[in-house]
Amino acid sequence: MVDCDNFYPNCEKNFMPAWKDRPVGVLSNNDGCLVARSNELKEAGIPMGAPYFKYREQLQAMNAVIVSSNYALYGDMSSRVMTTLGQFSPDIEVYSIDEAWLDLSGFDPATLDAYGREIVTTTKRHTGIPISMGIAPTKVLAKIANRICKRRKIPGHVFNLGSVENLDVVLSTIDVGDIWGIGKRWSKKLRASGIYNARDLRDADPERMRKQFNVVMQRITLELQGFPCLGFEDIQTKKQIIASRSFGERVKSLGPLLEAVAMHATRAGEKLRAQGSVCGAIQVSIRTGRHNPNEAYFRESALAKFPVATADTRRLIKGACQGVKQIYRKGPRYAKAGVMLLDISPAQMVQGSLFETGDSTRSAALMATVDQINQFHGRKTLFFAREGVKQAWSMKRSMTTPAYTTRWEDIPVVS
DNA sequence: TCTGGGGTCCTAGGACCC
DNA sequence: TCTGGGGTCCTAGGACCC
Repeated sequence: MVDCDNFYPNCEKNFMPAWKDRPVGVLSNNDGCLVARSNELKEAGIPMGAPYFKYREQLQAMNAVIVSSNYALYGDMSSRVMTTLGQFSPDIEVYSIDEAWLDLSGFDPATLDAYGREIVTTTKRHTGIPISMGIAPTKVLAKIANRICKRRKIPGHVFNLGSVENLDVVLSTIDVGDIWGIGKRWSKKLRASGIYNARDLRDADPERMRKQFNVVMQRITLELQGFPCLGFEDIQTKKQIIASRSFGERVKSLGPLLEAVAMHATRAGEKLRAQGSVCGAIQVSIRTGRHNPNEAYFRESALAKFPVATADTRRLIKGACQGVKQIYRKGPRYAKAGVMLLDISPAQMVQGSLFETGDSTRSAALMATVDQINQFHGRKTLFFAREGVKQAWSMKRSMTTPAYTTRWEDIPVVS
């Protein structure tokens, strides 16, 4: 299990040497929460997901650099890291923007630690991004190894659970809630039945865990015992595609909601076609803010089904707008809108209908053309009028950094 | 006043089929 | 008076992950 250290802050520090020794925090979309923190911020006790406005003064006092999120940069740096990692293993599963599984089975166990350290130094040299590695016979154990690697700040950034002498002691330092796959609810229930750490769970009876919880818990237990239950996965096609955003400011009227869901439907459609799929339905949702106790929470969603599965943005927009008109109520101050594409299947295998026509070849050609133009000349070179032109409701991002690696004008100059 | 945006898997229960 | 046995599909909700 390979995991980038403080990935977003390190992407930013990479291109801004002056920030090297300063605390760096990255905000969520709309500059709402802190979603990534450098070590200094973690050590200062700033929690993950902290609302920015509540911590602004403390952060200022620390002389912290706070930036809006720059996903163009993080996505590009991520693919550089993944490409480097891929050169070291016959099989790699990219698990998230900053994590990957490498298959090291068949390698000589005696050489694994050194090999791991080579992977770490090469990745750092090629990308500037520091990584940590946990090695073990199963995914759940490798996650634990990775955690220990970071917690103990192991020199070389590699921790191999296979070369540990006293595994029982190591496992008993891992709180049950820190095991991959066990969240708040389950850890509470586990503790109530006397299971407090990874060692306790490893020694539990898998059958009993299945009865008491479910098959997922049984698999975690077996993985802790060293029996692999989770294989390498190859997820290129999503089963659902979501596009949603909070508004820069609250929205009350129907017009902006229609523009917003049209834009989200357009983005979702791009993602859908990029993976060669069509969808059978689109769900739209709108909601108010969740945190104001003096304001009633309102949320509603609507589902539009397509008689024949589609990947045509015009149909997606139509479905989304119909849905919004159905559920819109006057009064609430809306904070967020979004769409979800469902019932996704391959574009080559569309079930026709006796009474309705599906996407024509002209439709497919049109969408492909729009996608190509936007890819080549930049996003929104062509857009749908329904998305609106001014988009006064769009999200706030007041502290953006340059797209250092993906926009010609932003490429840093070295002098 | 201001609090993100994506995803997955599993289970239970209802409705239906022969 | 007595009333079988074997399935599928769909949806909502819960739990988890980054």
